[in-house]
Amino acid sequence: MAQEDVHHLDDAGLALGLSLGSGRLSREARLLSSPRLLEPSLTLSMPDEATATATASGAGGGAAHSVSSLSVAGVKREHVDDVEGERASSTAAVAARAGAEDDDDGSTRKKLRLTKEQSALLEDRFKEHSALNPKQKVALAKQLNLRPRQVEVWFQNRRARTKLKQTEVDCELLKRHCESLTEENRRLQRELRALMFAPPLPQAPPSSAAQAAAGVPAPPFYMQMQLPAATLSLCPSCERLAGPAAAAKAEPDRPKAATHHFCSPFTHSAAC
DNA sequence: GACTAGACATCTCTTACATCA
DNA sequence: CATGATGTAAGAGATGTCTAG
Repeated sequence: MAQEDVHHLDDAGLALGLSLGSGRLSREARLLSSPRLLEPSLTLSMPDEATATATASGAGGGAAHSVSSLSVAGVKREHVDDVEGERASSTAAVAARAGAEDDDDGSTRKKLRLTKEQSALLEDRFKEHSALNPKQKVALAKQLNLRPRQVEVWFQNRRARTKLKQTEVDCELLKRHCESLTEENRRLQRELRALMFAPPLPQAPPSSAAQAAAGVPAPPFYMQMQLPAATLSLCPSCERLAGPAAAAKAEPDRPKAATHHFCSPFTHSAAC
């Protein structure tokens, strides 16, 4: 089915959806319980609307108009909506659209602003459920004197905003986690260096077997390795281990912070 | 039962417009 | 008043799911 057709049939489809079988409803049930649909965390701030509380003038005709739009073929959805809007939308919406109708070409689309009351009710419903089934959508649209498509779009955009907000929160949490891991990494490296550069014990350490027999724990893995500890130095910039080879390569007049090191076998990275 | 096309809902990206600093 | 930033309604395409054939 072409996208254009979907648009033409959309509102009508919503109305027709009321008579569809259980398949559609079960789908809605799944959507409502979907973990992807996040709980609302945003508060919409609508600008003051100099207007126009919704009136009942258009109420009652919404569904019928939606169905009637089925017969409008080859017309852009926007135009269909304009026709419907004359009767089915709030006075504010009608006023907004009336502006669009003034310039006949229809190439410019006027921005519709929902009233405070409409936004508030939509927000309330969103807090209850972040998705609506067709029945609820039509009912809410009727209640708000809006087209079902408008309610649908509002929920769509609202979900997108919620998701965006949640993504930002997640991103911030990850950032903090990353910072704490970096700090932990630095701390462990400092500990490691302290152990590696510690002065040798006055006596030769006992054998592992003797240690075990005496109840002394074996030295950590890294202390048993044959490391060229004496050749390592600390990169002043990133606090990583660096060697004389790297230091020799660096220009003598270059600030140390900019001459980065080769890294120890533990770090495996040349990047700071 | 597997497959396919159509219908539909939703998501994502984008655009256009309104509002405000 | 002009302008850029921001918020948001809506358009368009992509995608997933369900159903009927």
